[in-house]
Amino acid sequence: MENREIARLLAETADLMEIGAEDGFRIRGYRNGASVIESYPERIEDIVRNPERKITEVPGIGKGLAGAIEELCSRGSFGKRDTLLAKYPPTLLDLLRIQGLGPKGIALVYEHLKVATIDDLERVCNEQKLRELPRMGAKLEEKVLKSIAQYRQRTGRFLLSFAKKSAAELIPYLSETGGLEKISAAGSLRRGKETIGDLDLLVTGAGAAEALERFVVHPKAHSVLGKGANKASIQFGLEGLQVDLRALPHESYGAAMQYFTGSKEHNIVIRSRALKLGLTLNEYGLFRVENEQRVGGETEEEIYEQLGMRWIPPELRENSGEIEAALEGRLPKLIELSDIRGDLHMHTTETDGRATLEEMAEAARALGYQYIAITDHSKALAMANGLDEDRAVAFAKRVRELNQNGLGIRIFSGLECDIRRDGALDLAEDALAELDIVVASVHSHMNLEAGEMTDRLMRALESPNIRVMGHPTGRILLHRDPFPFDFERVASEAARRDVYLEINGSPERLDLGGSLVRTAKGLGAKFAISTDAHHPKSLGINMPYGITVARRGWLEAGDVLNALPLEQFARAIAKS
DNA sequence: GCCGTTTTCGGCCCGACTGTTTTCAGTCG
Repeated sequence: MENREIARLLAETADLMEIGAEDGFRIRGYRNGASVIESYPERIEDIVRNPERKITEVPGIGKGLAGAIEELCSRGSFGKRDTLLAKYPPTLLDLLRIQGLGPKGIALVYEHLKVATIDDLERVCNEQKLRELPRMGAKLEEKVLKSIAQYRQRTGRFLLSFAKKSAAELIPYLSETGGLEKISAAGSLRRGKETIGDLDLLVTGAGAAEALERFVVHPKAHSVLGKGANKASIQFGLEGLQVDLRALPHESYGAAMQYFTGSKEHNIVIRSRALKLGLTLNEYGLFRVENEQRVGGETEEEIYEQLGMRWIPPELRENSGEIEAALEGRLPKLIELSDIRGDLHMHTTETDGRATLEEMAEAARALGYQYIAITDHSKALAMANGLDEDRAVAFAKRVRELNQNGLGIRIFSGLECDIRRDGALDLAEDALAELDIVVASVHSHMNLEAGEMTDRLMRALESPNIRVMGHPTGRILLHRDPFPFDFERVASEAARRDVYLEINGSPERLDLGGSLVRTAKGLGAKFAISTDAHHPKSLGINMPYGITVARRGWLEAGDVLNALPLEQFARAIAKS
């Protein structure tokens, strides 16, 4: 059993315990264990199977969890989980995704109204039965119904990171088939969309037919939706991501990549462009209309070239001006991962991070960065043990001293400072002035009216110390919508005040998203691409996602603060 | 549940809002 799966089952058990109103600290033990295992560098099952090792070596795993984990590895479940699942249907866990109902509320509706599914919950709200329960009322019914509607919109979509992991699992597996020439992912994954509906894989070579056979018997092929000579579809994993695999002749690879990468809107315009030139484009190749003679299709480059334009990077293929730009030879030189010189948003054990300042710095140095900023939370985030003025200033002093020691990387003292409800920053400005760089973010009161939220962000921008606005829309993908505010007004003001807008590369956020990045760039804004890492591993994992978003927003290296070399970066963030 | 020990029990991040109360529980972050 993989770490991710062990972690998922422990966290799920914690959720069920919460519905069962068990002891909060015990629940936290399970949650903490799950989170440790999820990001543990070694495979936990390997430790379990090794008689010379004990999993209680793993911090956060004691006798209790060790027993549960051993049972999980040997039979796929454990006693505590079985007991809970006998008491509560697993569909109750879906209800936790609905805002307004917590574990207590779920236990209540389950016991009194036999509500076990989202459909049940919707029904009792519509029948106005929820309000008959203690501490529940009409407003709650309204809130729950709204949240159910949002939940339905999201189902069937997956995080980009999830699709990427699935592809990274399937591609090596399929590659073990002999005789394959090429195998790649197309579709919205290749375009880097923030959420993915299904995964498209393409394969060429003599072994392609065998790859299709192998595909449908993958151990995680939950069900086979179809299988023919050239195409098969499966539902992958318990989450049910639909994956299509298409086998293609060698000479069609480029045409198929172009066709299946999309977007549909991009392809419609590309194909009509082809028709104007007396050509027709389909997934097999580019042909002359008059005599069906093949003029291209082995590579994408030759197809775009035949149509009189430069190859268009997949991230831009949304029919939002990229085709005109390609025809006129003014496609941007998009930023690349190798342009990044530092990372400006990360946490340490000082607040809610999992590693020390030194460990984060070492991981960043190993990535080849010249500099990082450590940005732990401010005191308003009490749950994260946020820093008050004294701790923030003491921390800045410590960073100054550390930099004397020849670490091989420059560390800037920073803070992720909360923006309070009224728009004031969480720490006094004179304390903030001691720090090298302040990222200011909203973490609370996200349900203000748009006008009030706009005022709040505009006021935060007035701070003389804010340098970056962190995850500017507050969204959590597939979970929480962006809070409403006048984005253009805030982005323009940020541009005017030289405050950089963050592209948060954490896969659950990707905030700003691609289209807002492009809007903001049009308004003159500049950007910081950061990871919000709470673990050394996330530094390397999250940055490519941030880069993908930036590319979807048409950014070049010159638009990005942390693409600057150290000296220029230091000047850019210096107080004027 | 875990952890540390002042070792086998006590502590473990907590403040604010909301809708429902009529003094506060549940939710959220």
